[in-house]
Amino acid sequence: MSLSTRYNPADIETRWYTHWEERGYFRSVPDAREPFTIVIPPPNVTGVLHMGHMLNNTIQDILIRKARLDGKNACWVPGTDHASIATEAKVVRWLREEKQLRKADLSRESFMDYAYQWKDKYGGIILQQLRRLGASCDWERTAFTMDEGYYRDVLRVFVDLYRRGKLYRGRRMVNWDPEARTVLSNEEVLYNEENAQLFHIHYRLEDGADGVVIATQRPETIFADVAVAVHPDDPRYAHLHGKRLLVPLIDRPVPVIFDTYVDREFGTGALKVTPAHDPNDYELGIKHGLPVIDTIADDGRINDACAYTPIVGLDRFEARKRMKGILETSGHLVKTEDYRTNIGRSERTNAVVEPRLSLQWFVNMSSLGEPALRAVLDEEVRFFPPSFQNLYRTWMENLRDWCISRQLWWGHRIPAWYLNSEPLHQETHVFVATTVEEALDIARRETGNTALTAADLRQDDDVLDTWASSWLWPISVFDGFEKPDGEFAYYYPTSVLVTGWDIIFFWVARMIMAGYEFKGRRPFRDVYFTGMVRDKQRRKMSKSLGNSPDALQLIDDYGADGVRYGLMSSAAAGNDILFDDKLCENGRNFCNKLWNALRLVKGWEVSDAPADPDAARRNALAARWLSGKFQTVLRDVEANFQSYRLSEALLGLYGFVWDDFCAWYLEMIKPDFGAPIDRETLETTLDLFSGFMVALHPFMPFITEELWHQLRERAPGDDCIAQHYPRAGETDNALVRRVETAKEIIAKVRDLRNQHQIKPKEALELWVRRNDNTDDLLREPGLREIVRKLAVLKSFEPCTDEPDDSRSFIVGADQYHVVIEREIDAEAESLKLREELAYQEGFLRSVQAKLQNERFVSGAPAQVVDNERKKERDALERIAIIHALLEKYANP
RNA sequence: GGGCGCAUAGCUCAGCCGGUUCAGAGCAUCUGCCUUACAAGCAGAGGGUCGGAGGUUCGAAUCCUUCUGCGCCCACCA
Repeated sequence: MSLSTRYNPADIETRWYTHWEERGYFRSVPDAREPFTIVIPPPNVTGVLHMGHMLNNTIQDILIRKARLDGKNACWVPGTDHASIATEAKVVRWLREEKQLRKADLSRESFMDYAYQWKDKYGGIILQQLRRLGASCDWERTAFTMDEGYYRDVLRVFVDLYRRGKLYRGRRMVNWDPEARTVLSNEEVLYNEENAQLFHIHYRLEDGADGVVIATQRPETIFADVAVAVHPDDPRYAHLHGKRLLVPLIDRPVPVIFDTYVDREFGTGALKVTPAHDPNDYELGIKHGLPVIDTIADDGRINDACAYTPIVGLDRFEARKRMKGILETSGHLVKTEDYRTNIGRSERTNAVVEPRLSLQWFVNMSSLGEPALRAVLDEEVRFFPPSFQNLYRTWMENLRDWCISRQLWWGHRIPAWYLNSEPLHQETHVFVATTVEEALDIARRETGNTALTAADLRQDDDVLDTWASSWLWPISVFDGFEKPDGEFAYYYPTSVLVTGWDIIFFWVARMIMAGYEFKGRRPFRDVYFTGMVRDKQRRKMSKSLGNSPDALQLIDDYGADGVRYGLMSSAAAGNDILFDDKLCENGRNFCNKLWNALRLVKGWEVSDAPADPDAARRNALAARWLSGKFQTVLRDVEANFQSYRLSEALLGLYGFVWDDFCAWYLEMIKPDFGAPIDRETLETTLDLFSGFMVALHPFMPFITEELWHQLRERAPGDDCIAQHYPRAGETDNALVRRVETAKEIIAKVRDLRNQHQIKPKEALELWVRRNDNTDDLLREPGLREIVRKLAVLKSFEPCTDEPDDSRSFIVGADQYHVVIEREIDAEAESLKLREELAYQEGFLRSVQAKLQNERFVSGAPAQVVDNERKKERDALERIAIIHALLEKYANP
């Protein structure tokens, strides 16, 4: 035998991937077939393959390959996301570490040059890596969110929203990342409970009298205070009406204001109001007409507006530390207490987010949310699992305006222009258009100054939030804005989106909004949410924790099919998966099992002479049984695909191939050692085997393609990837049941061998005493031969009396006897029988209790009642048999 | 503070519009096998009163109530 006993995936996988690509199987162009479309969740252009990608893309590939085998025009669009802030952070670090350059010292143009250099060098590695996994993307469609056409679409949408009044520029309290020096959306801020200190600080009254003690976390911001707030009904502070307090150290007077917003229970019941540095204070400030003093710069340092010079220029945390000492010395600090509070940090830089008043661009979400919410509630867009509807709904019902500007360079520069003559960062004239020429026209019209030239305008410095481009992904990759009647009309809406539930708000919700807002239609029919991949301690796998295995190493170790199996075998939709190499090991072992099944069937001598009648009957029955089981499995597979229960589908096929095919069928038809197999049986087996390969192909594409070709000589183009998925036919259930009974008999005989330490090769006699009510198994041609072969029997015949020296077992309601010429331990046998009797009697009682219940007999469906009657008959029969056997042991 | 979800074998989970194949799968464990496809394997076996309590029903892992213990999302009281 020339084939190795181990399956070696390495060379096979690259060979077949190249073959598929060369033959153009991944390519899709519109034709008469029904389309099946998936757009990849575009990974960060500078990303590398991690476990989450592997899971996600394996699922997409399974769905795409299944659709392709089902005869659909399967189109999987790959691509990458420019990932504005994440990529810019990487580029900045790279410049600092490799080129000793600081972003601040570079012009926008040269920074972008470097960024593109970086992108050309490291970008798209992940797309290469996806090939190793077997991803059957249409690579000719590879898209990038900053491609020329995509860029154009993003600007077009910006202008469109602006003109329709759904986009505005405004000064708002925003989340500021002082490290990246950009605004963040609410979704980019992650809150976690952390240790903090509450400072109790004494504010004197203007007239020198004892004032109040306020509690604050941020003593460094007291110089931005513009008021102190108390509850109007708080008797402790009633005397403060009309009074002013002095900000410590600088003695600037601030009014006392009264507002029910203040919680009397918290701290001292008195609150310093700092509108520039706290969103709630900002609201209070507006309500009470207070001024704003902004003492923190965009980098998180105390700025010149702070009237207390000793802390100017310090970082806010350094300033806080300093303030503690200063206030202690000055006698203003009453006490500090430790407490736990939620601190918001930037998702990307982990910097503590600074609430900051800033002029930004916002999308008004009120009209976008409505249709997108309804689509999901009405299941026009279906979620798998559906429970994510809840999460989606709570978010969509509480939409707030979306801040889409970012103070970054890497991204889509905002298509808005301002007059050079007007100050920066002020709410001035703005001209929104996709090109500067157009903006100039608008500027001339609106200002009435026809002498304006492009030189009088300057473009907005900011770029757009990454998600303000990726929300157009399903539309833009098919050029749906430029050519709505082209490919877009064929491929859109896409069939299914496969993504992690962690970006349901960032991306999924916004794509649905964009779909309805710009195209009036859903972007996808279904959304399959994957879980997070976690380690055994349930921690999310991440690079920073270092708990994520190297994806490519995993493929090297277990083969792509092995890894795919490992991920899929425990990945129900929406459920997190606890990843363990063991899972991949199972997958690798399964590959090896398939490989060895191939070695077996390819190793037989073939005979053109017909098989002897016993073998012919046996093999024919085996094939009918196996193919019946296969039909059942296929029906389950179809149902599971319909509801995206992919792991169930895979496990069903796995069990079928391993147990039914390898453990039972191949053993049934396996010729005696050295003997040839008849051609008919072999051909049937090769056909069945080939069919399983097609059925398994979506899950394990490489090995199935390899075996498909090893099983038979195939004409060029006759590849597994391009077959028709087997359609489930009828199953002969009665026949399948008989063979299942035969398997039970075989297992019982094997058990007796185990118990009595009888060598596997020692042939035994088996006798059956049938109950009149039961199915006559021996009537089924071939069944007796199957039992004789697998149980290794000399004979298998009916009898009326029990033979000597026999051990007995019961299957159904029939009694079986195996002749074993060894001394019987009557005591032990009796004990076992009495245990069995007790169980059967208990079972009988429960069945009879039901049958004697009038309401059960009249209330339950006839089928259920009949079944209980059958159970009762069988139990009575079994009990009778056990009694007879006990009798025998008692009176030998 | 508001909301959602989960609890089934030692571990990870499936089953959950009630009744046949309802107590399952994989891994782990135990026993025996290097049996000429495969030790990455083969043949067997043990293991759970389906978190607790109550209710609905002829019948509950499955539906309802409640308790307990976890997890997550949203909000953000200085």
